[in-house]
Amino acid sequence: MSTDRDLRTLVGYNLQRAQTAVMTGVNKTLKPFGLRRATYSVLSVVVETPGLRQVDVSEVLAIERPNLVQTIDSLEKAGWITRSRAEGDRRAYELYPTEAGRTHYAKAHAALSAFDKRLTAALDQAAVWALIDGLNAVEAAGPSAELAEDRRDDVVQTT
Amino acid sequence: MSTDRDLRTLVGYNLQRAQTAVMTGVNKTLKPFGLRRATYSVLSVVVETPGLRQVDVSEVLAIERPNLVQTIDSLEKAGWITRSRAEGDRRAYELYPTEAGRTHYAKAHAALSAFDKRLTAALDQAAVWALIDGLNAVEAAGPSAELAEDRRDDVVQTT
DNA sequence: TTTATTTCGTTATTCATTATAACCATTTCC
DNA sequence: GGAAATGGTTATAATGAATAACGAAATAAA
Repeated sequence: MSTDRDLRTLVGYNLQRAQTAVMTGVNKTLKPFGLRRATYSVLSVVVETPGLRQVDVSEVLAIERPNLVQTIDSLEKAGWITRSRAEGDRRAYELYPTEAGRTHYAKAHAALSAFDKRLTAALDQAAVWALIDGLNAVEAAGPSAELAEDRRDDVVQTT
Repeated sequence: MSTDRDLRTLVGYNLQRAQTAVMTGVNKTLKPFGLRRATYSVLSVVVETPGLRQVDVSEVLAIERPNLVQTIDSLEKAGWITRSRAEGDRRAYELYPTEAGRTHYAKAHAALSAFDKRLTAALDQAAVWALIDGLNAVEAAGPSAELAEDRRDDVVQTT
């Protein structure tokens, strides 16, 4: 009987498996709206904070700036957001949602929230909070856990 | 002040963010061992269950069979596992760890477990269990949550 | 026993995501 | 005033994952 019992002891492995299972559903949910995970996220933060800049989006969503270009291009082309040159800084654009963008986002958000709720249907509210808190803690710990690893690299390599 | 507050209400978004943050560390941890996430996982299940077949690995790890080929190739080439033709079925191989493979796996496992522990250093044991249980519940719910979505597609499209 | 279907592993290919280098125009810092 | 940093972009590469199709072999059905 083959198992992945050893792997299941790792938070990272469970995370990877859950992420893979969920992203399929996320993309299926967003597809009828002409959206994908990244475009939905960008639309969401622009609707939430009209006027923010690409560098702000990059920071908030942890997406590299070059990778935002086409994502924002497609939202602009669809008529859901606009790029306006920033006052006081001709390098930057301010991103605003259009009315159509707000409406579209509201619909997509409803569908995605419903899907998200079905993901956690088997959990009570306390368990959902524990899951989210745990995810946030792990996300926050990621970089510093790596840092320790960099020091371990030296040990491994000299061993 | 730009935020992703709306997105943070979604388990899926928190999952994605945590996964991205963690996988960087996982790959950095495994790199000195000449391993990546997929090769480590395959080595792990082969060490745990000597003799299993590629189709078994595919099922256990939820990796498509064509994508396993090069992963197993590299483990074999490194001398950590072997492919042996299965008795009674000349189509199939049985995968076995070598002694070097077992040793290498033990070392990589120790490093990855240490990294994983640092990920959850800020959580008590109950919170870690809640996180893992939540991840497993969400992973399990993924496919059926999609199914409901397929039915919703019809609704969305006729609306 | 023969034929049809399914299975196991593979090759080929495509697509999406993510990272990095380098560039230009502009702003900020010294 | 010159150097450094910034905001956005183009180009490119690597990785992970999905699918179609194939051949050999096993299993199922007639």
